Amino acid sequence: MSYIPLLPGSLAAPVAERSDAARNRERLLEAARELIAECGVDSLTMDRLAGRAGVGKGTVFRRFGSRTGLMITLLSDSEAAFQARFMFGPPPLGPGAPGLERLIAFGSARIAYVLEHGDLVRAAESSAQSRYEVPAALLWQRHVEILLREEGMEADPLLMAMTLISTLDPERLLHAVRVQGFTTERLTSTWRELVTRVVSGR
Amino acid sequence: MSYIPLLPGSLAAPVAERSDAARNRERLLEAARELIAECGVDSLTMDRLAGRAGVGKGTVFRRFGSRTGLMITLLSDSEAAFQARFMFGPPPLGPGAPGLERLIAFGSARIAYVLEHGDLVRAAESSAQSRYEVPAALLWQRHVEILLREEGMEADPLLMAMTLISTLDPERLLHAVRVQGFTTERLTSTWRELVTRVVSGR
DNA sequence: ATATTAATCGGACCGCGGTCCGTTTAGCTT
DNA sequence: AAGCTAAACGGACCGCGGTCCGATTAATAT
Repeated sequence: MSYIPLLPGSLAAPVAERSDAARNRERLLEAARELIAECGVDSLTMDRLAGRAGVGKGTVFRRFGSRTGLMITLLSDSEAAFQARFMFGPPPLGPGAPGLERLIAFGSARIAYVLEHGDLVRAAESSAQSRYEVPAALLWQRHVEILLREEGMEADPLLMAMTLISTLDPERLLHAVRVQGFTTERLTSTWRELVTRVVSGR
Repeated sequence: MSYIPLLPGSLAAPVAERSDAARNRERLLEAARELIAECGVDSLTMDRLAGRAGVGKGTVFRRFGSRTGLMITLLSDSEAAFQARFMFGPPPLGPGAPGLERLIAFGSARIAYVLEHGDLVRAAESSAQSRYEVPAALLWQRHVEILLREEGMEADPLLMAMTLISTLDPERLLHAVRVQGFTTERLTSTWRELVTRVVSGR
């Protein structure tokens, strides 16, 4: 079973990787996880990472393209798991429940995901490019759009889906919880209220 | 006796400014507008600005605190005008119209404002700090919250207001129009649909 | 006028993400 | 085993936002 790739042309383009390249990629990912465990995501710099992994800085950028790309790679496993849950998993998140319940579950799950992975998600979405055009984002958008249609929304479900999803922006959620002190429950409730009214409103 | 100002060198700072400081601030703002007119917001760097204004780099940062602070200052006039419109101006944006209509008008006006000032607004909101804690953002939030209450929303109007406003994020709006090619009308319609359903929903 | 002082100034300096290009090397060919 | 070539390597280099601190200067007291 193969999922929609998280990075443009990475998993989908299985160009043979030279052995030293593969070895360095593993080294870098391991070193990155170590550094994050030790000092947190924010103090992970590309220089430090290169130093810890024993490779040159250029190698880091050739492997991951950018700091954002590295963060996306570090999250790709849990992101794939998240995708699997709402696409194939048990209801109400997965198929089998009514659209509205799935919408509510989707938001709750996303909020939990963002709070669990914290700064990592924020760093992975730190550019407009990575926020809106990464395959994962397009997948969520389609998912929410389909659920909206299923619930009978007629007017511009695509843009409404994008709008609803923008509400789950990691930066905003983390700020709400960590700086403003809102509880996860309140955020989840507001999402539930929002999608319920949007779906059954008018 | 000194206290922490709300904004670097802003309205709340009654401390008399030395004449050379005031002169340099004017020079810098003028130079900034020139550079933006010539090359766009994105290629305005703090070094170039200092060079054009004929001052040292340190002076730029003492005046405006950060690049974000400079952008906020550059926008402050039009931001004040925007605030005046929805607080004291004619309906439906200003007082006199029903809450829902004022909500719709608020979103439309904000979308127009963001698209008009483009990169400048984006640059002014480029940090979580400036996005959520700047006085202007708190004002919009209160405004929307009050309109929601006026329309009878009971459950958590504060958080619902913040959520709705997050939908008007400049980065998202600009990306939708400039990259994805959505029309202003579609964005405005979606906002209208959203707030209408939220207010009259359930 | 002169002295005092505190605000202001300016540019060297820092760490960051990201690029570039001469050097090295893995893996194939002969 | 030796040669070839394209890929991978690594670190010097760049421009950026932001900081720091000794030099300067405007405003005030004498």
